[in-house]
Amino acid sequence: MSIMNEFENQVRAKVADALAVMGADVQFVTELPSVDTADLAVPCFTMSKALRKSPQAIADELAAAIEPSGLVSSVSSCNGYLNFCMDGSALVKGVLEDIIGCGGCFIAEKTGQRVNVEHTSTNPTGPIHVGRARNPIIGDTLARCLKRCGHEVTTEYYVNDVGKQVVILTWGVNNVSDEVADAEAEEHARNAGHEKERDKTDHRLVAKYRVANRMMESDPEVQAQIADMLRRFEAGDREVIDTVRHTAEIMLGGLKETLSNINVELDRYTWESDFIADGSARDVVERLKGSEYAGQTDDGAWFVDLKDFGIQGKNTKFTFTRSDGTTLYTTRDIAYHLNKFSRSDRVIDVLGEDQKLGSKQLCSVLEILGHDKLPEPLFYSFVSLPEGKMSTRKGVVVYLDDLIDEAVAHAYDEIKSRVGTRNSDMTEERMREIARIVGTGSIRYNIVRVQPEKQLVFKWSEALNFDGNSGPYLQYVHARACSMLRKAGEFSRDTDPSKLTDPMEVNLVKKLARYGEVLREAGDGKRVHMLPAYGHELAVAFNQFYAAVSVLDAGPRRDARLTLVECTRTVLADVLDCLGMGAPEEM
RNA sequence: GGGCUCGUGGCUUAGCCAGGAUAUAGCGCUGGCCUUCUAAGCCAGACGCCCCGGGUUCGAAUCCCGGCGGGCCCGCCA
Repeated sequence: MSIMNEFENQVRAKVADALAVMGADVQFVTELPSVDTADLAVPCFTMSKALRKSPQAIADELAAAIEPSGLVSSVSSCNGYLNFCMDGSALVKGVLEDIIGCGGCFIAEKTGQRVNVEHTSTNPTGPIHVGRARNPIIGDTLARCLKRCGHEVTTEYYVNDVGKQVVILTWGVNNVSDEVADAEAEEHARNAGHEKERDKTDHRLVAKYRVANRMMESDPEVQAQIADMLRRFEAGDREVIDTVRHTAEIMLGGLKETLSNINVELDRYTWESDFIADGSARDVVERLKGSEYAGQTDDGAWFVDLKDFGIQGKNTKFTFTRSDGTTLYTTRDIAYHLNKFSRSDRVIDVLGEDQKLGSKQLCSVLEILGHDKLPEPLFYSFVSLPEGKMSTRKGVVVYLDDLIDEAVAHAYDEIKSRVGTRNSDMTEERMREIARIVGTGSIRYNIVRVQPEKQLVFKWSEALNFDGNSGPYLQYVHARACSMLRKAGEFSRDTDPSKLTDPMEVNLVKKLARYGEVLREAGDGKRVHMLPAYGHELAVAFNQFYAAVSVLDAGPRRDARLTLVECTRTVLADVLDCLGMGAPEEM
């Protein structure tokens, strides 16, 4: 919001002038005060030494020397801080007109920067479970924030259709009978406490994958067949490669369905096998062989030594070919990153914390290849269960599909329990529709709310909490505002600040004023968890306003208050959209 | 063993990167508020050696060093 920048500029100019008059050549910073008696503060502690005066004395002197004018309505000093208040009228009018002016579109001026956000990229060997659910949610939210920062954003999923795991899956899909798979699925469902396994592509396929894994362990013949497939795959056998890719595509179809249910759609899918097929992984090998850091083991495997790149211990040797000369996952990943950089200015990888070393090694290799631009990794810790780490194999797992179902069912119960009391008579279809919006929204909010690097233990009671700092709390405020605007009918917008003087109104406007800054921090700063925190603050401010003043029967203030409600709704709708959550008009 | 990371009321969490004013919020707990715009709400209250020990600084939850505890990583796997 430009009005806030203007205010800050005026404060800086006033402080700089006053310091010049005092003959003091010192630097100063402005900060948002932690007290609510000021809108902007200049701490005077750092100037203390140079000016040989106490911080409080400096603040006093500056406060006396500065005359309020323009957007600055008052200057004071307290505890070594120079405090500035912003003219409430200008603030209210400026913020509301900014919001009305942008028409609900908060996209900043185009930067022309192409930003690639790779996220999710889970191996297409089984359904997405909650342990990895942070990835699509963080990635998608980040992409939405970056778009609002004015960048050209592409989201991308790297599909690992190469290697032993997908080959085993493929063998299973082609050799395990439906009957055997059904029995396996049934038992698995029973162990997980469900009546039956859901009829969804990825869940059906993973049953065959589990059976194939077991058969491979116990049956040497199966093991030999899979080893043979893998050999043919490595040798570039078109038929095997195509079959594996086809299987991965089918599995991916199921994963896309899950992602779509939490409102995640990716712009692009890039297949790992393409980097073998187009020779670019091979090019990487040839270029690295020529590097001064390259070497070969006795068996003939190639590596680069990264000990000069801040990588310590026994991890310094980064292998990029097997002894038979074939490429490794990491080799292909290098080719993939070169590919991404050829079509983007900035590359962001949303990765699990287990990728930290790999990501660092990747960056070092890109440096060796003469690349100055490096990918920006965004790491998150895995979600675990109270009983420990999630493991599909051990059945210690909560699938994202199950969480979605539970959340939607819980939301439906909540809605149904209100029919006839809080909300008007909703049709069954409408209740289902809103339950989906609220349930899936609560999942996204709940996951993106905490810092990615913090480890998270999944608890149903928290995942299904719809009160307080939750997604539904924000959506509820949106629905409330919509309901008021609906009841108000036609009204003419009024941004006259003399009609919006209640402390709750001014407080709400101040929250609205911060949205632009929050988007920059969440997007360019890659700190997506700022967004739900801001949304919650905004929603609280609205609820307090709602409880303190009446809107629809506010007489001469009615239109101004309705305008404030409308502006809050507009910003909140955008916050919700940025979080990938729906903004229900009733609930 | 080495590297990386997290540690804030009973539980969850913001603030830490860019050190400063009474440490943010939610759940839970205690009490109050629906004849009025959606009570998924609002108000009030109780609950904190900011893991421990040093250091830097006028000032440390925040920076540095050393512990302790949890997580992750250390494949010619992907």
